[in-house]
Amino acid sequence: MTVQQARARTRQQRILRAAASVIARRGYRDAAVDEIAREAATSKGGVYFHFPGKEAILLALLDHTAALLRGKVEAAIAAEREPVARADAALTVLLQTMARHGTLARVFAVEAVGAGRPFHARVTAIQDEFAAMIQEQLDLAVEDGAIEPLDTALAARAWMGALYSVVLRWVTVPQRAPLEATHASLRLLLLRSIGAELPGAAPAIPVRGARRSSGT
Amino acid sequence: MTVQQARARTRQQRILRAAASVIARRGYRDAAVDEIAREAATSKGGVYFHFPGKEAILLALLDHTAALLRGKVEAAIAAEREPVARADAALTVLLQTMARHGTLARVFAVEAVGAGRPFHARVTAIQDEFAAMIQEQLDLAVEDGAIEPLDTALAARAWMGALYSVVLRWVTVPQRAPLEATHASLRLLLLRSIGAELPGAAPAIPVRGARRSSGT
Amino acid sequence: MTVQQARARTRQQRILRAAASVIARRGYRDAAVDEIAREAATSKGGVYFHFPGKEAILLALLDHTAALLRGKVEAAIAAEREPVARADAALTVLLQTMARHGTLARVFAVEAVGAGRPFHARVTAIQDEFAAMIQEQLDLAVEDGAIEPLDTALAARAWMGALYSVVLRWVTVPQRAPLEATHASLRLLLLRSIGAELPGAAPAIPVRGARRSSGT
Amino acid sequence: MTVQQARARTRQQRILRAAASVIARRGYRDAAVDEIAREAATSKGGVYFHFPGKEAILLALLDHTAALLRGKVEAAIAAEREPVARADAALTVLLQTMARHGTLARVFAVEAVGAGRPFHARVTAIQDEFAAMIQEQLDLAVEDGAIEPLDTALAARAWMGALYSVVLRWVTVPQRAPLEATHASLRLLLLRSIGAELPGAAPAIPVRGARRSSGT
DNA sequence: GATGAATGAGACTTCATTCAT
DNA sequence: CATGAATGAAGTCTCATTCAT
Repeated sequence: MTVQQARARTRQQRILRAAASVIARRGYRDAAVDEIAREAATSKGGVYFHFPGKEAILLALLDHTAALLRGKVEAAIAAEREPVARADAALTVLLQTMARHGTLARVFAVEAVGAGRPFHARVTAIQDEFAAMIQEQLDLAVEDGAIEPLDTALAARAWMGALYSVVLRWVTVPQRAPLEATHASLRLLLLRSIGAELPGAAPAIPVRGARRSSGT
Repeated sequence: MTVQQARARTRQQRILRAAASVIARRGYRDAAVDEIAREAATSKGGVYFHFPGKEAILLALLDHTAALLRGKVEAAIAAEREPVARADAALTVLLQTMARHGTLARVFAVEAVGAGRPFHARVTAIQDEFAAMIQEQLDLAVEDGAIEPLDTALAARAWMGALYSVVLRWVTVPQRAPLEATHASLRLLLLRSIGAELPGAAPAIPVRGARRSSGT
Repeated sequence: MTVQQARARTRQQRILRAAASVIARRGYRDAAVDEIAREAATSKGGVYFHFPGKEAILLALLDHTAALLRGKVEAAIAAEREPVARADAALTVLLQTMARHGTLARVFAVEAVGAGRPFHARVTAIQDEFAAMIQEQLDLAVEDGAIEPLDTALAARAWMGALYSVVLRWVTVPQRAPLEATHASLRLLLLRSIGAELPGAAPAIPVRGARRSSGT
Repeated sequence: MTVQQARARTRQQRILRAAASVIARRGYRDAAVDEIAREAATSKGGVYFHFPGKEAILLALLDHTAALLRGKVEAAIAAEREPVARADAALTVLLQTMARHGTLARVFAVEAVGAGRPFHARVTAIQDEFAAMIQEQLDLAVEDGAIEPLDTALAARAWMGALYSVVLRWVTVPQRAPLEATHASLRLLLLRSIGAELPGAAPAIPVRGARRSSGT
């Protein structure tokens, strides 16, 4: 039984991977179940054995991806001590992971968003989840006095929005500069936006109006 | 002839408005041309007389909307003198217009993005256009010494992303707090992000020589 | 009034010519009334003023063309005295006229035939008409003793069929040998088929089994 | 698997038969896939599972029919020894088979010809194939000295044309005289046209050494 | 008389889903 | 468990025809 379950798990993974690939390429509506099945090296019936329908595939893909990403973000947060550094770390992980998995990022930020209510709602919920993780750190930072009080919910959402737009561009256009440069500039921008300095590396350019350093 | 042309213009507008409504409600793929026609009080054939296909309708809607918005943003920019105030004004207009026309904002930022390559490309191009307008002001601000040098292209894009995510949320969920509060917080956030000070309460008043630091 | 009638006649001719061109190019079903109107330098409404519908246009074209061709054939027959020579002359005129007006030949033998019952019926009727003209001469030739008795109705039909297939090929494929050579061979073939010799020119090859010469 | 394949084969045959029936009745353009499906006792989707499109159905029908007919003609030719008798046998088989399968003959000679370029081209190619088979025999007959030299390509084509026109009429009008009489007359006509003598009554008996000249 | 916007029936095609083998 | 033939709803688009201007 365990062997069978493992096999089933494997099959599901294969279908999910295939779905991500096909959906990124064709969009959700034009992603035929047939094509997903083919790319997963199974048949239409096989897909329907593992998932109740096409909708469930994308939803599962979304949840699966989100869970993986959440784990990474949580680990990154746990690795830091200071709230601002933690928020910063979360940001970095999100950026790098999305950049590394362009296909998934595309599915998340482009295809699922426009695929219909249920998908949009799920994406929104997942974004909220990550925004909440960031907001939590920002709240702590305010509590600690590391940054001035501000609308942390809005800030978290704005960060996510900025991150999305930057990553999407990086993922969408053929290939531009290395992500590193972009990352550095974006960090500077976002940390400044909440009145914090760059933790670590380059606080060379003083952030006007920022008074306290949230050093690592 | 002029009468006929006027009628045709009117009909096109009606179709475009209907399309926006139906697409916002159902999404692009599920927006049946039949339903658009019904909502535009015409027939399927009527729609196809005015537009070569369904795709062209959304594209036209995108362009039409973008043109209107561009006009507003240009006017808002022209009404200010200082680059930072101009960027701020552009932001304000974008925010308020999108909030006011939630349907169009939804079509733009949600439905069109996931409707397929051509639409995504068009949306991207239009966003770039607005980002360029903002970047131009930021570049001038740097030149003037109003703000420190920074990656203005990235900043403009990040601003757009932050704006989008905030407005989209405001538009998507039933209706929450007045937009004013959100707007104020967002301005603060974004201006800070480029190291600028918050211009006086009313953006109509030039920021020139603004002294107020939000420091401790 | 006469001026108006003449004008109307001209318009109709123009439409008929345009219809022939478009139908030959696209086939009857794919020949849009719009395109016929455009090619006739008028509008859709204009076409419908002169013809009750699309069907009537092709029918009129068929009749118009047949009437012209009939005139030519009758003249050619009248120019000869001997029945066999007359049949031969009719054949020659049909062949040359069809070859000269490839577009009309195509409409007649290809597009109209497959355009639906009413058209096929009309084409059949017209073919019968020409076959009857030929048969009449063959009957006379039999009466005169110029050729042996035979199934003249069948012979006339077979001649038409042979003629059609040869001309159609000549019209359909880009461009082959001059029609003259083909014509000579076909005459030989068809006259031999009824046991007659080539009237005139080249009776060089004796037609085995022919008893009487139907010399001019 | 073999069961499934057999079923699929059967279904395809059923669809092809239904298509022939509907197309003969309505013409290619007016033959709705819906109606073909209904007559084949399947669904629209079923038809599209077996054929990529409506066009492919007619093309397949054409090829299928041509292959069957080719087999018959080849067999008939192989059953004779003398070239002229072989050509005659080919003719006989074509005539009788077309007469027996009026529906297919109609589809071939009427509906497909006017259904558009691709169909017309295919029909032409198939006709050429049969004409070539006949021409080959005529060439051999010339070589053997059985008939005088002549334009065998033209003769073969003319034969096909004559045959077509006769059979089509026989098929199109409700039903007239028995085909036998027509067949006999046509044979006489066509054999005479190439200067050959009518082989003995039964085409089964080889013409070898036929001496009877109906000449002077 | 002419124009062309508008209508609406109808065609082809796609594809998620089901189920017998 | 897997396969793939079959279903049928739904969608886009075309075009002959009408009629107000």
